[in-house]
Amino acid sequence: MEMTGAPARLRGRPSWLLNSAALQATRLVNDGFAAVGARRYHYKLLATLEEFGPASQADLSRRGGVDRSDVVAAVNELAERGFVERAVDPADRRRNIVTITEAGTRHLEHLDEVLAGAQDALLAPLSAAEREELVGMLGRIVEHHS
Amino acid sequence: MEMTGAPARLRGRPSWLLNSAALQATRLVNDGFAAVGARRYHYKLLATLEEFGPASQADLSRRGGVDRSDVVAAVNELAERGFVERAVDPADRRRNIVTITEAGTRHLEHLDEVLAGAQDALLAPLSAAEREELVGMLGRIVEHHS
DNA sequence: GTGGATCGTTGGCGCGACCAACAAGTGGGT
DNA sequence: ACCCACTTGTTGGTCGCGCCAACGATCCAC
Repeated sequence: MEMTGAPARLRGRPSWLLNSAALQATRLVNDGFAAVGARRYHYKLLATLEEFGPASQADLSRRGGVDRSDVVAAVNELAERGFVERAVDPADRRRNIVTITEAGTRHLEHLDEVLAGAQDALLAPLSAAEREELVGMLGRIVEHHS
Repeated sequence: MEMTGAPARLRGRPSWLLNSAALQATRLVNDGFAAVGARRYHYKLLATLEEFGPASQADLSRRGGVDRSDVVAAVNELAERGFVERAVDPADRRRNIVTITEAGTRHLEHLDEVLAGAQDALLAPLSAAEREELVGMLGRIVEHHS
């Protein structure tokens, strides 16, 4: 039952395991999102808006670690579907204040369910205690490099 | 340049942590590889060749989980720099038997050192015992989805 | 032989993570 | 009041990685 034909040099490397697991996670999440016409950037932006309230695109960029140019595209797509609204900031006419709509909030909740399902599928072979441990260790790694 | 406070919805999600950690790993590895003009596919192919001996491109594709078309490009690049040799299989003229050269072996060893350094930098905040645990859990996840 | 499979190769796709440049707008210093 | 430095949104790229479709050439079973 061993499909792990990968070279031994790779099989034990944390960076390779991390990439493989992340690729699997990405596949699960993307499949779920694609079924409702969404992608990861959409979730990131909607989640940021829902948590911190209306923000300019530059703020969204900084907060979410997304490039300004990529925010433009994602906001375009979200606005096109009515999940978000763009309005020029009267106090600073360079800025677009982006606001999540009710439909956007509902969409976000839907994406949350999809995402939760993906986590379960991803971590299936791990116990609840192990999942916590994994999250803790990954969190420390991520925080350390920031 | 950094997300000083990603949304809580994301911060705790295994899939997001996995992607963030993997991105960091990728950055570390790529930076090291780029310094010697290599990329990840190169290492994968060279490691496979060194461990299992000469193989056709289709074999390399299957063994390394790399698409046939991507093997073509990587073998081109490796052959151009003398790390690998292509020869038509006389027993089956469809096949190219790819062989690692001595220069290729040396290159691989160099890449191994680079890679080892990247692992250390990546896992800096984790103890030796924790690293083993992490590798174990990730391994189970990867194996489960294969 | 003929048909079906396999091999290398070309060319393409989409996503995510970037970067450079620009016009419009803002604010501080003088 | 003016200029300069900076920010913001936007356009238009680059690169790597993971894929997929199709083609001519070759091989193998029948």
